[in-house]
Amino acid sequence: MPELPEVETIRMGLQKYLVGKVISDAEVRLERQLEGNPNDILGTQILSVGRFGKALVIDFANGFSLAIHIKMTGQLIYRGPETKDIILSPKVGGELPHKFTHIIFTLESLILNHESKQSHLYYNDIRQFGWMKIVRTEDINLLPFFKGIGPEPLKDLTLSMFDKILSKTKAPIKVVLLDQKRIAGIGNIYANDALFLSKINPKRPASSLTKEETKQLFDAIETVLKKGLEVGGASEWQYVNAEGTAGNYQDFFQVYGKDGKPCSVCGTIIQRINLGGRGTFLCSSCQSL
DNA sequence: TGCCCCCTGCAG
DNA sequence: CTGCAGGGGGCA
Repeated sequence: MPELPEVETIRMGLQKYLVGKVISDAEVRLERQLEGNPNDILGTQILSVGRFGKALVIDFANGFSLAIHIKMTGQLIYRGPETKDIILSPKVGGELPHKFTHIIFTLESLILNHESKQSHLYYNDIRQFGWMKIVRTEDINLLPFFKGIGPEPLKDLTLSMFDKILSKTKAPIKVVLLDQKRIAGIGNIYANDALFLSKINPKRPASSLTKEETKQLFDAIETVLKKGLEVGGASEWQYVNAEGTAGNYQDFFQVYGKDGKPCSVCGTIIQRINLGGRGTFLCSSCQSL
């Protein structure tokens, strides 16, 4: 599942390839996935690619923005003169476009007195949960996702803010970590592994964590997110970066998806339970209540 | 605060 | 062949 490290990896790729280019055409094959008028972002230069939690925002010179959330199975893959040698693995979809390609942007370079160099940005999404919305840049914060989005780790979330957030609720700590309105960017993979690293049971009421545990969890969150970024994200599912290449964080999973396997620390069999409707993995020995 | 729903692949 | 997983918005 794309979380902060995965979406940030995509953002860096898009920033590299898209800034300065102009979208000349938008082919929307699945109307449901794009809200707003594509004409609003055609023929205007791309200024920047930003990220807020797990969402991306592309700003255009004419004052419009394209907000994108790829949810679980979305992919944003750039194909152009700079990337022509990179071949997509069949595991992640193979030749583009294909039946799960729902939106295709055609881009032009703005290099004067050169032949126009065309490139494409493909949006693939097997489960179609993702979305794109075109709005005026000043209205981004009015979109439901951005309205009331919480602070994010590695950016503006401080230990004292984290402590305050946890103290306010008795909800299970893992449910709190996954709530984007409280803290932005953490998803199921990194939440499970951060709780394991800090030896905290996912069911613990958030407000019951001691100062020491809160600090350990805060540090563990930074550790797993940084590691995720370092190795290009986790490609357990459909995730690939903007070039269509998989990440390697799945090789570092501690408990996520490891149910039935021994804990790397103590050998106890990792359990899978359900918390807040989400699969939750833990070592009942290392993370006792 | 909690449940349902969007959709598809895949586990059972 | 059935039923479930899963991010997060919307509604009860």
